[in-house]
Amino acid sequence: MKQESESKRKLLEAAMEMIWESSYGSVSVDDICTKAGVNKGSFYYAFKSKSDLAVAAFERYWENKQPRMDTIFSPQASPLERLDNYCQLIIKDQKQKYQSFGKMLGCPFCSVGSELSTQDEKIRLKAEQMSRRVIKYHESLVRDLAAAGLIEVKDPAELARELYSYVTGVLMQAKIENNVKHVERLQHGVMRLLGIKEQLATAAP
Amino acid sequence: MKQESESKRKLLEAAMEMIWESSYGSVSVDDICTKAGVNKGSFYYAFKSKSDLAVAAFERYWENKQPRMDTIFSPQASPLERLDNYCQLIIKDQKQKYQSFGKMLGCPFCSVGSELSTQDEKIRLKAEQMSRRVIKYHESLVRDLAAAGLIEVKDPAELARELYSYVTGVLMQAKIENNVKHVERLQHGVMRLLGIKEQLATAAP
DNA sequence: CTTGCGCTATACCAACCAGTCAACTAATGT
DNA sequence: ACATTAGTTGACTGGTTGGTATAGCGCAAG
Repeated sequence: MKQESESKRKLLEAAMEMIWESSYGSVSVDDICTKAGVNKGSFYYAFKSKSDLAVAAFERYWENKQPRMDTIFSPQASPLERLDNYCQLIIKDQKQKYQSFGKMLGCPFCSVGSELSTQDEKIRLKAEQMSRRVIKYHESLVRDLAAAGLIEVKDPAELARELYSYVTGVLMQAKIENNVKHVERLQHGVMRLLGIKEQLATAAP
Repeated sequence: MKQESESKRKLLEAAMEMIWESSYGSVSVDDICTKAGVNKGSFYYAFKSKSDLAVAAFERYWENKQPRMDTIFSPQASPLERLDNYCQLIIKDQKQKYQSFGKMLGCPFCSVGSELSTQDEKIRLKAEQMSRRVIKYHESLVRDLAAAGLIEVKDPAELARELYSYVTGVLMQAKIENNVKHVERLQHGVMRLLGIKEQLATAAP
């Protein structure tokens, strides 16, 4: 169980941040190395290619994010609470990025996936995997909402995917219009899509 | 009223196609020139910069697309017909691109907007303008659906935007998962988001 | 001491990048 | 016949790209 080298860690972190803030295409390997304070030789010792690094950075980001997602989607909370906390998490994260970078960054997986899906199959697959992971949370949430009689649904998997499409669509529009307000209204549309009356939601235990 | 030069036209067409198929970052000015059969000098005679060309190509694309949109969203058709035709148009266009390019391309404005919104303000603004244009159609549709008593809505502008977020989100996911099926199911989610019972929809005149 | 190994440092590459330029052609106006 | 203008050409620039080659470092085991 060898532990990961310091440079690898710094490269992953720098790459994630820079690619998220700009785009894959506009960030060079040299940029990443400089930011990480690592030499190019070390870069290509740690990663086969730029696109390999991107994939690894995505995986790393997910590893850090998963615990928070597990907490939010824990069956310990009522489905409405989960839904609310989920929306709040997205809003909080986006606002925080907006403050640090002075602009809306949206969802990193979607931005890069959207940029490179037709260009780089490994990156496309990684972005697809990320979608699937998040959709799993949505799916169990949708089932629990249905079980609680809060929504009507024939195909929970499809509704989960629809929910995901909506959420990522909102994030993308917020990025394109560079406006936090659009994420702030996230919950309204989520409720409408699921078919939950707002009153019920706010009156949740 | 001087007519536009042939090279300019060819450049706009080539640029739109290549950037849509790949991405802004992965298509070079030389690539576009080669494809358009135009020399580099002529490129920079016609356009100030690569990013200027992209903006112009978007505008050109819209000019070609608008008449079809006007037809589909014409008040001559019932709101449900409009909605249905709109979904069908998206599905048809995406399938056609899928056939020609062998992969899902999604929405060009969103892909490029998502790629470059944090990098190039002119492109961001153009992508934003495109969103607004489409949302206008959604807005009048939503109002007419409400007027016909088919949906309940407090803020039509917001619902129109939610609809747009959903549609673009679906297109993005279809691109990332490289799967036409996800666009084919577009209408189902649209109906759910609007709150229209499917039976009513299929039974529309 | 020395061998071996994980990692780093630096120099280097050919290809490519966006953008420039002065010379050129062709058509039009006088 | 000449001047003006609009558009074209392709070589050129200076910098950047992703990726490589290789020598060297520090350190731990033999």
